[in-house]
Amino acid sequence: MGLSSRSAVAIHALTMLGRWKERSLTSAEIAASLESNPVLVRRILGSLRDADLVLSTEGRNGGWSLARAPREITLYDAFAAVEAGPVLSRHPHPPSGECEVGRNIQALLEVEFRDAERAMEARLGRTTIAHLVQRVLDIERDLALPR
Amino acid sequence: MGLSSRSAVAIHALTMLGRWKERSLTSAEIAASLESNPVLVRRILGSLRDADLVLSTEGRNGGWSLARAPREITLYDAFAAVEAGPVLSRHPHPPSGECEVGRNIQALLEVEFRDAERAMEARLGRTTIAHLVQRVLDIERDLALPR
DNA sequence: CAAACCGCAACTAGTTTGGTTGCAATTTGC
DNA sequence: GCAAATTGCAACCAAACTAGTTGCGGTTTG
Repeated sequence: MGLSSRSAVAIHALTMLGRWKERSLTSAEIAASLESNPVLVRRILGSLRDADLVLSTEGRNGGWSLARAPREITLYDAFAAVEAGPVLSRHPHPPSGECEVGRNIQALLEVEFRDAERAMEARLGRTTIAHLVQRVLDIERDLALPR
Repeated sequence: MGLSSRSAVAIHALTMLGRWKERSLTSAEIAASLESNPVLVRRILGSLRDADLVLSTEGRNGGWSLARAPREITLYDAFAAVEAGPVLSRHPHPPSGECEVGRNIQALLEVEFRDAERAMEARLGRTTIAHLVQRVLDIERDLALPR
């Protein structure tokens, strides 16, 4: 698995905050759902707060909530907030300028890789937290039906 | 930078093999262009050979060449040959089944992430080694012009 | 004032990455 | 037939990154 799982954790947390947006959730509650650890969750929520996607309040009864409506937060927003650097990594160091291919390939590859990354990001940008919350509610409702 | 730079190295090597497809290149020649190391290059070319993109011959005058025409090899082919596993990584371990979000998010996220990865791969699949070789030749020709 | 929170730094174990070393096997020119 | 030029492959290595943990200080509130 390529990148870190921070995006998955961030989207999971945002979906919880969207699902229970009438109250605030603690990092411990979110960590319980992730079978993880409150500190880890706070690290990621911290990045989301830096990106103005969530708000935190300190002290007793503190916790986390969405900074905007769930339909105004896309999976790309979450991804961009927690994942640093390009997805496809470039040459470890610049190639040789002596070689006809070496001295041109970096710029050519940059265009291709950036376009490919943008295609992925565009797809992530088409789904919002509201979509995921709705799908969770739909599945849970169907399960609750008698038959 | 997220993934490894193996894709960049693989595409660089394939472009060299396409540029000089009348002869075979040694791992040392390719390593020189990458300012890297023949063993590292052979490791990556080995994966490309496993994917039937290149051929190697042993012994004196041995080396590497393309197994198909440059226009029949896409950047996605190179990417798929050397990069293992998904680009966007999933939950580090399954979330809690106790939580309404936890027990549904994995499947929902899987769909989103797979679609996003496919969008990226589709974009990589639209450029071939022949395209890159042609662009290298075009740039070099322009540079050679008097004015 | 104590309990329930967040914030943050330091630390750990495990994995991955890019790179290196050493050596065996293969082919070929002389 | 032998030496040189190659690939093939395993064993390392240091640095970086990942997920997770511990410890502690600061803030809010019942």
